[in-house]
Amino acid sequence: MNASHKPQSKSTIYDIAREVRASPSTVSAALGDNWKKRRISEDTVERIRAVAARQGYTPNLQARGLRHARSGLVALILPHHDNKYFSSLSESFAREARNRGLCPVIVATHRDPAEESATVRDLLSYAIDQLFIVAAHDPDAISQICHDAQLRHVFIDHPSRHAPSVITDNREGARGLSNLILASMPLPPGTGLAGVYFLGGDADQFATGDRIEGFREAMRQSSQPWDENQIIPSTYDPGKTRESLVTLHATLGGLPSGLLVNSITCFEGVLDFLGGLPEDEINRCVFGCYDYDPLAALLRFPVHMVRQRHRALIQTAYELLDTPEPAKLTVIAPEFYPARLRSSSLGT
Amino acid sequence: MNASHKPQSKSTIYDIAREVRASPSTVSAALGDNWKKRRISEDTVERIRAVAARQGYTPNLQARGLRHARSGLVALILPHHDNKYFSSLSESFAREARNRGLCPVIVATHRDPAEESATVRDLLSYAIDQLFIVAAHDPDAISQICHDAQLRHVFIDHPSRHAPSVITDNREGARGLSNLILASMPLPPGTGLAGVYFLGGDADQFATGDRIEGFREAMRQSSQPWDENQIIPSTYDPGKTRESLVTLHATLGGLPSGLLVNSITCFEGVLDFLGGLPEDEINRCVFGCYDYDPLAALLRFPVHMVRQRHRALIQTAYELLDTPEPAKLTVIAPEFYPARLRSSSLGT
DNA sequence: TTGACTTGCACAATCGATGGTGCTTACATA
DNA sequence: TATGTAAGCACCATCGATTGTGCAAGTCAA
Repeated sequence: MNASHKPQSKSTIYDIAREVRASPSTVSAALGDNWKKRRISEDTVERIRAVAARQGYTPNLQARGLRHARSGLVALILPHHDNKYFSSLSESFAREARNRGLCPVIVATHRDPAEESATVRDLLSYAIDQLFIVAAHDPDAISQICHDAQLRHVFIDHPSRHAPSVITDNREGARGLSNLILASMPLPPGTGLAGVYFLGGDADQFATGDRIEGFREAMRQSSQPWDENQIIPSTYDPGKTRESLVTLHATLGGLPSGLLVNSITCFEGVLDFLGGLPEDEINRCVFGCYDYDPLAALLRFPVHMVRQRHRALIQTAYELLDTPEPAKLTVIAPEFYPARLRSSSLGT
Repeated sequence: MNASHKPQSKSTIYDIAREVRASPSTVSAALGDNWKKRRISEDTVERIRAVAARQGYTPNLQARGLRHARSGLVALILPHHDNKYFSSLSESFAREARNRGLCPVIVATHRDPAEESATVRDLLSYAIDQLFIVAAHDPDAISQICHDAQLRHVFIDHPSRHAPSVITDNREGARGLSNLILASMPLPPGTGLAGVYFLGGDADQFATGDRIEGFREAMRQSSQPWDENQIIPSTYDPGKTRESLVTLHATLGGLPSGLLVNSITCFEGVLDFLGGLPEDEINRCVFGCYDYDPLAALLRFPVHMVRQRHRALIQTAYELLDTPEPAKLTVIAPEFYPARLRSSSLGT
């Protein structure tokens, strides 16, 4: 790159046109790939391209977007960035966007419904081409906005009846996770301190609802005594989750025999509390975490995990947008990561 | 929102103008906040705003951006999304952007220099207003591009001589972390299996260079014997890091007495290998990780950590852009998270 | 009644890229 | 020479919002 030219703000097709003594439309055509149809001579095309390269020309995508009513932007709306599951979704989303020559815009809305719909409107204003919404609060409202603006969109985690959606099979995920917990509880049924508990998440939220359902099924099928009070959806906040666990611990006089923690975020709160407990007490409880984190696989105590296939979710979402099938719901099975049990790594 | 109107693509000031029987320029002024200067009557303003609200009008930001040569977009370029440190930066970056009424665009370039500069050009084409670059490969080249386009930008983690930059005090961070490791090594100096090792990261990269320097200082000041071969920057890839550790383990016939793992990403690779080792062997090695992850605080073995203050880094970066001081370098001290030692949580 | 202002708005140009519609040449054919 | 036809390009409107400027109607004082 010859970087020693004048610091003119940014070169346009008009600058190039002036230098080559051609019209802006000719320049535009020459830089695109339809110059044959416009019968621009190959010679002219090459002169124009040379000058464009020398000037370091890049098209003004706002102008192009204005003309085409498109922008080349695809957006992903999700609750948070700093969460392993969501950031994995981001990573996959961005990779695929760039494969398709699109520019990914990822916005976190902090589980705030107002921020969520404001963001949708904002993104609409930028004329984004496609919208992916993860764990929407009110999918139908968003669908309405998008339909009015004729914006192609797809939901992940929380489906909409009015648009294509992809979700993990949360019910099966939670059921399988619950069964993993039940299967590795050291004490015979009924002997445990206080059964298995479901902790964390937002009961109003779609995914959590399904997971609770899966938990219920597993509990019903097990020989464990249980009741609805063992379900404690304390929100997704680590602090709140910690408090719930503190309360539970005080009430029971110890940890329950099993604990299914809904989301890695809540799990952080749980860990924080566990840090203050004696090792042997922790070891009497079997843990499960909905969502996967590689670090969790080597904690001081075994943790069963479920991993949502972020890659598959994103791929499927893109494909649903490619083929204009309306309002189709795709369900993707999660993967299970049973804990390496303590005994197996004590080796010999 | 009255959602039952015709699905016209998107309302513009022209649509509003037609309905209110006013000119587009009047509508534009009325919707902005300079209608007083343009002497639009308050009555007219209110009529226009009412209609705008009813039509669900949102401004076309591409058109506005085209006119203003600005877009309202601020961009953050970083290596990856799915890394606790980077995603925390994202989170802080996005929050502050929205506080300022800007739309955050976050792009991962996977530590690929070509993708990095291509992305910068891409973003330039979208007329972004400000650019934040994390862990740039070639900051000076990026600065050049940005200067030519008169784009305000700031570097994080890897400074540029030609633009404002914010970094963590990596040398001190690594020195302190090394000292934490040295201080908690159970065996007297020289008795350990093979001293303390530095593993992971990219030696060509600025942050890693500084961290290695800090490691060297700590080692020199300690009574531990050591040499340069104890520094093994294997890249940031978990797989590669694992391989390096496998080799080291084979060469030494066991783990070293101390291991400073450079980045949480590499730490994943280390964990994967450790998972197959007997517990007592792991316990003979003291671990440190550059970067913090809440989960790492409760692993089966103690891990000292250093946390970069992502919030402060981002805040400072924004402030550096606010006040046009050129090429100022700000250094921010990291926080130390010494491991809760094993004994302390065995409690009584 | 007339000039001097003010009020309240409309007109038109502009940002950069694009694509439809011409308008010149050159060359060929009758 | 007149006519046809292609090649090679220029001109102009357009996307939607913004802003400098102009212009009519109303108000006021002399």
